[in-house]
Amino acid sequence: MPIRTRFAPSPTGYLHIGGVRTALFNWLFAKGQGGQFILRVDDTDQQRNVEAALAPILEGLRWLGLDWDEGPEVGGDFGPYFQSQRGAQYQAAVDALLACGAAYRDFARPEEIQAEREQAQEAGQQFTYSRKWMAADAAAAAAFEAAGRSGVVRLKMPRTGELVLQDLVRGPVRFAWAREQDHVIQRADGSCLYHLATVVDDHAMQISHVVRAEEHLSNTPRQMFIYQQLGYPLPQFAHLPYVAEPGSKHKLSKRKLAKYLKHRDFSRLKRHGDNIAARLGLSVEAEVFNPVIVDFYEQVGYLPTAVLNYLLLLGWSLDDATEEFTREQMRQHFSLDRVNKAPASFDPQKLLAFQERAFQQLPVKQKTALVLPYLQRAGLVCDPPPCATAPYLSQIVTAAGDRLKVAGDILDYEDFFVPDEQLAYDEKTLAKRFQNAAGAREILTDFRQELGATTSFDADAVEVVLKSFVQRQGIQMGQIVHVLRLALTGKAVGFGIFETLAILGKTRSLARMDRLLAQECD
RNA sequence: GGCCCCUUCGUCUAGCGGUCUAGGACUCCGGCCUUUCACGCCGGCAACACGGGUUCGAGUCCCGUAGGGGUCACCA
Repeated sequence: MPIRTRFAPSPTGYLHIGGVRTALFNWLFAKGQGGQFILRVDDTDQQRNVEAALAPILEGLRWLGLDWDEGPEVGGDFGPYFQSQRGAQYQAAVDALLACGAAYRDFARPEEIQAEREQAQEAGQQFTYSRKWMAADAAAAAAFEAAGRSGVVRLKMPRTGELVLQDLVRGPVRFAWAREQDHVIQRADGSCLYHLATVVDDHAMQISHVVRAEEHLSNTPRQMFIYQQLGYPLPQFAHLPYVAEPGSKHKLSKRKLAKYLKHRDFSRLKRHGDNIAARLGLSVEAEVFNPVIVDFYEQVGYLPTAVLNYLLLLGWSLDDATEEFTREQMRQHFSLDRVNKAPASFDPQKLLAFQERAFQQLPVKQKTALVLPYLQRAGLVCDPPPCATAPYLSQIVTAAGDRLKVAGDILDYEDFFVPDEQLAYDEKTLAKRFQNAAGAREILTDFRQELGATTSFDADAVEVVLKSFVQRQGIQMGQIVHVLRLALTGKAVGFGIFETLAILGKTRSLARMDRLLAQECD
């Protein structure tokens, strides 16, 4: 039998990082064995706007390269892939369940059920529905309806015995049937609920392995009951531990961003992103720009493989040493039996470490291509870029070296793209290295003269000039380097000073030095 | 609270009875390199939740305890 897995998000408007991990494991498991990965939209409860709420999810998966063999936009032989369009199949399943006595029509009002529940709780007992409003046959149903009641369909769960679920991650898990409730599978208006829909669809789509988050573990018995009663063969189940918050074991949640920001590493991650977003004019609000949402990483300029590589190791490992995986290696080595049982905390620092390593390994040409859109979106480079941009940018990327950790980091070097007369100075640096630095003005003035007479202006040449200048003046390197960097970039930190001069070229370097020298000193 | 799951350095993890004075990675702390920053290099701190068994021998098996988490919907 072919391996078929699925990822079945409900259209919530964003792709949660934990959801990505679930999708990744499903994708790897199927692809590693030549199987298929199916994307299905669980929108039984969603009303309007499914398309808008689904778009970010599809985009996120595409960005990560988690392509689906069947599902929205690609079709397939087992569609439709939206639960909202599969009502007829659910109805047929409800009818079958009703016919075989595995389900019944129930006419209790919600408050009546609630009352029973509270009563049980007060008595310190487990709640088990009395089935008082269960319609035993059509006549009984008609009588309830005549009394103005409307009916739902409930599962008629067994009340004795035990069930053993053979979970691929957890091993055997035992449940007592008596603990299970008569869950509603169809509402009075005919719409069906998740537990029924997911079983019907997983069967119809021939899903062989249901790989999903641990929060579904306790749902599994009632789903297995439906499988059994409908005569469907059982798929294999694998319940993954969820992705936990940084520094705790709670489930990572988009809503708790404020809390996470108290965590040092997490707030660093967010600030790093915010700096980039701010320069792009993007909103940094939690609803749309949130490290719990995968879109955050795309916006900031992470590499999909780095994100995937990090997520792969969150709850799974190959051995005691291997950390770096190409996409192909992931597919080759992934296995469900090496998935951990305990939840794993999301660690922003480690994610960044994977990103750094991956980005470092990229050739300059590729980095340049990744970085360019950021400059364009920030309005620093035209679109399409002028011919001179490519070699210029390539010089900058080379000089930046490992300082570029994500593509958006290029915006730290925007000073190379602003007109000389608009260069902004960092205030503290201006005061420290120029206004309050004894002799700085004179040294810079002298060096400006020297540089003005230089013909060759590559990094090696200016290095020779500067070093001989320092020697002849009898000064320290530090006395010229800092004020010079301030003049050229407006900042205290940046590339090597020789590269900086070479990149800017003679004309612009001199112009920038003149501009600083024209500043008032007080 | 009931049910279910989980428990090795701060974090991710290796470990499937002796090779564990517990290994790797990230972070952190020192140091080196150096014109700043970043990178890089060298070194360091740091863990088997606890208590009972089983066994010649337990991080590894069993049972308890504690702690953590998930779930208890006409959400998915």
